Amino acid sequence: MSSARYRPDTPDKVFAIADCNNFYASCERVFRPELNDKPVVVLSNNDGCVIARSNEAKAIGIKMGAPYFQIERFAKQHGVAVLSSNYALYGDMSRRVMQILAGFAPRIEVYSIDECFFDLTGLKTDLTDYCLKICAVVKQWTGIPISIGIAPTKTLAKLANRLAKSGRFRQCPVLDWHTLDDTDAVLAETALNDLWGIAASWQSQLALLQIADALALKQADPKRLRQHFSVVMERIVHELRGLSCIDLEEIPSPRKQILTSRSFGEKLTGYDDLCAAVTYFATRSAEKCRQHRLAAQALTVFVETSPFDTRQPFYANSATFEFQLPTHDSAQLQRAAQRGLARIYHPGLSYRRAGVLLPELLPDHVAQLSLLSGERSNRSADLMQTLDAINQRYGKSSIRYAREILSQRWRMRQQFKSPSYTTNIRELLTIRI
DNA sequence: TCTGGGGTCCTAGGACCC
DNA sequence: TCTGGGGTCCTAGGACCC
Repeated sequence: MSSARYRPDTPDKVFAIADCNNFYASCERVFRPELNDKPVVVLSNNDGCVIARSNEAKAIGIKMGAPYFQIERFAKQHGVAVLSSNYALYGDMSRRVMQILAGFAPRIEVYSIDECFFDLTGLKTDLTDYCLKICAVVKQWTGIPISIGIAPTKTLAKLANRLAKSGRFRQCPVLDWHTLDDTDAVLAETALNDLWGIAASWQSQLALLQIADALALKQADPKRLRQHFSVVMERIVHELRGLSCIDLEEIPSPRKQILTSRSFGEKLTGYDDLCAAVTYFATRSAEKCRQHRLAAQALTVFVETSPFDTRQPFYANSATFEFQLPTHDSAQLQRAAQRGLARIYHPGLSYRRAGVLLPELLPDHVAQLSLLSGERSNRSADLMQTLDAINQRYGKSSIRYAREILSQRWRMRQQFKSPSYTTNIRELLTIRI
């Protein structure tokens, strides 16, 4: 029984989660203070749809996930600042925030680019005051506003964080679940899909069981829900009751797969254009592999046309190669991707997206133990090390394979991208006096 | 014209083995 | 006439997260 992971007899735990407010929009504002108090949205890769909004943008009704072309006019009318996503900037700002949090709590789990769980169990101080101090320091040192939720389980901490942001109880970026007078009343007013782990499709299935809000879910029979759904739902019920089933994961488990894919800036029909794209994806995947000290046992390459295109039938296909020996050699992965593409490419179609997936990974030291790894593999390792060192020193893609640059037509649209202020010396912020 | 990218976990069902 | 049962492994698909 997998619910053995919760231990009701352990002393009460205290989880906190810090969440950066409107993270991508906030990062942009740090370097563009004139955007404070103005509506700001950040677009997905390829400037496709809205993936982050400032409070002002939310207030005028711009929805998460809205396709940009649908809101373009509206955004112009309302003076919305529109930005392409700038992951170099967000990743670096995230690292800074996490570093500060690590100074305040001995055990932290970086959960996503803008969220971090940490353990406050046993801390003998006022938890709200302590977390307010954390918020103040993060804001002062990075410019990023954060909110913190505190509770006996991760699920409740996520909810507390949400409530802190909503300002429903007090205008304060910190909310400690333990300080609420009537937590059941709060749960009764909480929609199911506001809970961590419950999305729309489960919400409607729960409704069929007469479970319509978070309190009803808390009071439902966990065993019965497990039969209807899975152990995941059973855990949520326990967590709502204050029994911690989901532990802090301080050490991230090794990656199980690596995916590099993109929608293209324009629809592609030519084989060479696609080949340049998948070659680049294979190279990037190989780099990620080496960065994580992993090696791939297989590679899948896939292409697809647009599901929104009414003029041609939707086509999606993939091809997979198994390697005799696990590898993270760029050239080898490229060859596999190119051979796979040749198998699934159909002339005459307009492709909108492609990608390379490494679905089975091994630690690279295991891979190196192979009896067959001899001189050839040493040369490959030396070459890759050299490539990585050059690109590290002189910037991404300073040195690349020729096939990658045969065509640039697949490159994403990034019409509104801000500079990489913190990660590229040539793009430092300039201040004129 | 224009709709993201990168992950994880769980389950069911089939293949296979003894 | 009557055709087992339990275990493991793998995969595809569906759900979730940010």
